Amino acid sequence: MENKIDDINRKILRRLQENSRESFASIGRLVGLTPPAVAERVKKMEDLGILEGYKARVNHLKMGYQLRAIVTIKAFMGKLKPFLEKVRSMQEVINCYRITGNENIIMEVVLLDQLHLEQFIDQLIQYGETRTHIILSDIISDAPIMGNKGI
Amino acid sequence: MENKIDDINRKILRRLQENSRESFASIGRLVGLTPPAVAERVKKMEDLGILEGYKARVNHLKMGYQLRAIVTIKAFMGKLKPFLEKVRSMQEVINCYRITGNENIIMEVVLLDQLHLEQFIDQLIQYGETRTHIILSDIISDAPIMGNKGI
DNA sequence: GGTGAAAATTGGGAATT
DNA sequence: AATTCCCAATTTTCACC
Repeated sequence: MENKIDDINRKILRRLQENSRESFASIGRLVGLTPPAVAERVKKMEDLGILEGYKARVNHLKMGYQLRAIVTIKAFMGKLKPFLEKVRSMQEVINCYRITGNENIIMEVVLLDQLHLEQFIDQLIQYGETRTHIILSDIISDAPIMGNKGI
Repeated sequence: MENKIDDINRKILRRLQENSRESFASIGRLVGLTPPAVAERVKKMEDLGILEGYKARVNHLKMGYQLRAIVTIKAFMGKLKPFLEKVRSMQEVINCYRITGNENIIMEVVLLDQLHLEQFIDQLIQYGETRTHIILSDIISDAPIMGNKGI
């Protein structure tokens, strides 16, 4: 019941991770399948939860966000739960994880400018001790997750 | 020459960030435009670099990766450049940023198991001092970047 | 795998600025 | 004149059986 991921599905997943708007027909040509056959495989991988969604990447600078930052929080006693509720309403937060270690939370945020960053951090001090790292550049962005072999 | 992002484009960007496979026809119905008009706006936003790409999200667990981690590196003198070259070939690394602060690099990695994590970290010790946080859960994943108003 | 429905694309033309 | 949109026709893709 384990591996529905054969070489063909790996190629399909690779293509969709690189360009999720590629048509099933185009993918089919590459893997030697008809469009309906590709569609069926994709549907099955969606149902199995292997494929979780399809997202457009938007440039933060072009949207007016001049800064990105990584912010960690070491939550005060009893303040983690309230933070987890609050953070869902914060539009600046693009990604947020619970993590192990000295800090409890790490998140990636987009900010209009330095003043916005300051205001954002001020919102957080009630929940815990924060640490901020400005993102200088991207080295790797959303690299595709491959199966055990990098086909 | 600045803002090509009116309310209609904001809605288009929102929809594509939520589901990048949504058809132009479907989006058009929502914003009151014909499919070619939507296609034209999307094409223009691609050309302007506002839309950077379309990616499928894949579940790491279903792909056999039992662990995710955040790893930071405080690079040794002269070891940052070699690391930046090396990291591009590391399939475990999904995201990697240059950052300000005590650490130079932060990255998100997927790992098959604990042994794999150990081997991965061992590869890094030659480049700098590492710190590892296991990801326990997702609070927010790839939230859409909105324009200045959250339309 | 094959067939009808839906969507994408292309070209041309009209309206707004 | 430039931009943006619509319309219509062709091609491609999708979805059901």
